[in-house]
Amino acid sequence: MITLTEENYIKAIYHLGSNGNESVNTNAIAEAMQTKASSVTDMVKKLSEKNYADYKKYQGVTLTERGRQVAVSIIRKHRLWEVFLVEKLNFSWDEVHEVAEHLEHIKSEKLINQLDAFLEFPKHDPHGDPIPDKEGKFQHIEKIILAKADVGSVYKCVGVDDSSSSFLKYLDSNKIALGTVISVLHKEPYDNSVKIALGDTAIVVSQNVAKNLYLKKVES
Amino acid sequence: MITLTEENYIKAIYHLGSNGNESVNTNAIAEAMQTKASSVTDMVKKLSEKNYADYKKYQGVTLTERGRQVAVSIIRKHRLWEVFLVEKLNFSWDEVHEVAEHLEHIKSEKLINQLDAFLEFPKHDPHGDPIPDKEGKFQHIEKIILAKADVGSVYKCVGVDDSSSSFLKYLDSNKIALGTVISVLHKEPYDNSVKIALGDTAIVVSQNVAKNLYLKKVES
DNA sequence: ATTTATTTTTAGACTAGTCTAAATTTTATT
DNA sequence: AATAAAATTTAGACTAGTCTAAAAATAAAT
Ligand SMILES: [Mn+2]
Ligand SMILES: [Mn+2]
Ligand SMILES: [Mn+2]
Ligand SMILES: [Mn+2]
Repeated sequence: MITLTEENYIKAIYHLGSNGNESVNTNAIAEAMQTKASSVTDMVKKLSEKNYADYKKYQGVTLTERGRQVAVSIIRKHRLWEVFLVEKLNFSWDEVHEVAEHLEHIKSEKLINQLDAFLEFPKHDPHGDPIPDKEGKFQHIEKIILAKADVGSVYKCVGVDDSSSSFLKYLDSNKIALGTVISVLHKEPYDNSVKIALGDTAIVVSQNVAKNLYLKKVES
Repeated sequence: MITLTEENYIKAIYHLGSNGNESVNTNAIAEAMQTKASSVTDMVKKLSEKNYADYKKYQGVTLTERGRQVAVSIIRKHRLWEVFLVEKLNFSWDEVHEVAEHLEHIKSEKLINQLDAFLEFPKHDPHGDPIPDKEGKFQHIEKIILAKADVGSVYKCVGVDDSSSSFLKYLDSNKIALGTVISVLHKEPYDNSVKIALGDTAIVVSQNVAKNLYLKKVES
């Protein structure tokens, strides 16, 4: 049996190692999980014994294929529940993460596949992140950050890199949501802020914002 | 903070003590929770320290008002999730209990109240058990067991006392569901079996079945 | 190439929850 | 009332997960 704690560690390792490819440091995991490095060492030893991860002392940890499958399954559940909360229970996109953090651990194949069907097989969660299908396949979307968008071009907002509540609320207050059309008017070299047009109003956003907003070019 | 394990013990004590009124034995809890009596003793001590229960050595345990509130809240969540699984995710009534056993521990006021609204404030779960409202108030229904029904009268099936998968599947295979109309044709004194009519077919059910099926008299 | 700083691991302790086996209390039976 | 049986509690041990403090290994700086 896999425990809830093991699942959370595996998910953290997956995310920290850019989707399970790179090796991850003890300290990075400790930071992400809000625990101490010594606790992480104990846990990665256990994950290694259970064949969810490969670990050699002082060398960091990587997920095995088995571990990667667990991670993807949890991410699938997390994102489907987020869609459910927004679409069916009227949660806003800044409220869903915490609850999904718990719902993702409910173990029932039938539950998650029926939920998927009930939601009509969504491809992305409320933050634009892709939802893997039953087989663990992601449908990737081409996207760039606003900071790298071309001045003069028109884009559609398709996701966020930072899904913290404060950032999402900032976007809400500036009428930026998934699907919002954005024209890039000007990039200020001094502070890397970006002037964008939303419908008929223009606003300036900081570099911080520009680095955390994903866009996709709109065909014209 | 209350733990998942504490919640499960509190719920068990509530159910065993006929909805939190009577004192409950250590052994009864151990049996219900599939643990050993010694584990129960440890836990009731802790529940008592945390003011969820009153406990005196060798005297059994009762819930405090605080403990009763916890129990009712978990039962509300359990039953609402059961309705969700049946109504929205096409689970059958014999499949929901196990999953609800886990979902009932998700802690989010907003989640459960929005779920309640989404389901249009159901008053009963798929087994006919009442769902307490936000304030913990139950809407009781008048019901009797088939074993005590009057020969010659017409009833509607409104619930089950045993919601084990095997009993529910038995009812399915005999076309008995919540809402099914049942006429009591004959009670056999020898083995306490009961002959009933369902539409145009008549069947005989054992005493076991007759004791676990709740009915409500149909006005004529 | 040493020394210093940082990262990581170990050692030992703690809590929650569980178990077995023994001791104690209560209840039932003679 | 004494004894036997059943229920309950205690004592001590174990696992999962965590922590602090100290030791060891790696990386950085002189
Ligand atoms: Mn989680
Ligand atoms: Mn998300
Ligand atoms: Mn439960
Ligand atoms: Mn039920």
